[in-house]
Amino acid sequence: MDKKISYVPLYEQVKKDILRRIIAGDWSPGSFLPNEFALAEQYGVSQGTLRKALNELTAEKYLVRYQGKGTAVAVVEDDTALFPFFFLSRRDNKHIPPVSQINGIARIKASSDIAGHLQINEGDEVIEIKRVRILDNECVINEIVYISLKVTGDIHFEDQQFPNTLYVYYQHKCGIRIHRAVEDIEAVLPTADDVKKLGIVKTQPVMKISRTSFDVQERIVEYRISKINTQNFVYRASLQ
Amino acid sequence: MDKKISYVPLYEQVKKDILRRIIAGDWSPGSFLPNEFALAEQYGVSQGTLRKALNELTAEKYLVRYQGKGTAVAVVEDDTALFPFFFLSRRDNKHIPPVSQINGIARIKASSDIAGHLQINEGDEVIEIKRVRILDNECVINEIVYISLKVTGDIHFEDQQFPNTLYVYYQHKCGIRIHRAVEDIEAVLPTADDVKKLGIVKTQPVMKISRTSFDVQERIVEYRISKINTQNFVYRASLQ
DNA sequence: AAGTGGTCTAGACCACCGA
DNA sequence: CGGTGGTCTAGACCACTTC
Repeated sequence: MDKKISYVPLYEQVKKDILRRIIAGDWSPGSFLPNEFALAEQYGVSQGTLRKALNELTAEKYLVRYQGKGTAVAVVEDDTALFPFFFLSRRDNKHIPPVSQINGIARIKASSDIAGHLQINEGDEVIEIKRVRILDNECVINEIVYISLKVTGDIHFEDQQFPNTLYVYYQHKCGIRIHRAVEDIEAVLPTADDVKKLGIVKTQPVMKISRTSFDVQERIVEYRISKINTQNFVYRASLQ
Repeated sequence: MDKKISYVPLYEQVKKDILRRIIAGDWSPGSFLPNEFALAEQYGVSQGTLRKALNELTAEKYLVRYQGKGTAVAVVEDDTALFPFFFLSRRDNKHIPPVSQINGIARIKASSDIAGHLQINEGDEVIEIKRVRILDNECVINEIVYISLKVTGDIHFEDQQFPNTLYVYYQHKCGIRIHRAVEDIEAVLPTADDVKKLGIVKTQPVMKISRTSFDVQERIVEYRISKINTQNFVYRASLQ
């Protein structure tokens, strides 16, 4: 029954199976895998072949390896850790982590627009979070986040312990790790709400970023729209 | 004379030397390196060690490997090839390559602002190119590019044979390969020139992207400012 | 068929971590 | 100190390209 028509290297097969076990939760985020020799024996391959599989999973951010300690399933630290080449920067280049201020959390039924972005059915329940993000004592981002309860399972936020970084929350409370995202960036005029929250005049352009976030299973976890006042900050991308 | 205090793996040393030779032009873009065994013998290491060096340089876009053929120095195909996760996209997701229309090429002395961005002295000569880029029969980008003659050497563009993609031109005519870039993105009101070139009303916000491009030697080759009409297109970034 | 890069092995030794 | 990942080797064989 050899399938010689399309050859798949051993390390690819091993990699795929280890990824399957990570996604299935056989090893939870932060926990350590068996060592290289033990895993190699499990799969019946040499240490070198297993090593190649682990190194590729490490490059893809699924694993973290520590010399002398072992190999662990990667843990998300904050929203920006995933996207190290992309962040808000002050014109003077100082980088300040944002602070959130919640303006409202509600459980609503998805409009057709939101349902389309989250790829769920119209009327399905979602969490809607409205917040502003403050950098250097200035309201810079007016944001609205829609979370797909279909993916996260039931969520009940307590106001006093609301997480500053949602991605960390998903991981710890829902076992969901955001793995990739797509952003659409454009320049628009602010809405009345943007004008109020960001403290700008209504003719001041703002940057609108629509971000769709996917977990390791390629499910859409959240959709967020951020309006950014770029008078004192720029969105900086390092490309290579 | 062993320097045991800071251990440097063999493959790192080999990699660094091969990179030095690529940058020095020992092998020009598109030409093939000696095969793995020949190079391994040159450096006095095993094929596996040399292989690791070549694979890392391939991951960093310096080399391209073809099974059965050999290993070649990477060639830039177009401006966007470097940045596969970042491009203008129509709202209907169709992706159309842009066409350029030149509005002026001049050799000028750098203002203090331009000199600062190119990290040259005020008054140094630069090429200034004004152009608009057309997607799907619509003027979408109004752009001005400053090229550092100090880095590229002398350049004389012939209007009828102006290159559509500047990055390819740098490589073929100046032997300079753009390796990374930094973009600062913000939302602004259009200038009078933007209004005219993009055919928009003066209250329509535009995206302003300021991009600084570096070659493999970390020299700043060009600085460009692009104003984008995002009414029908969005700037899309895929993050992972 | 010859030559290239791609995979895989078995084994040795090194650098790092923590008890 | 033992255990982990990191490096390095020598050699075998496979898959792809070109002639």
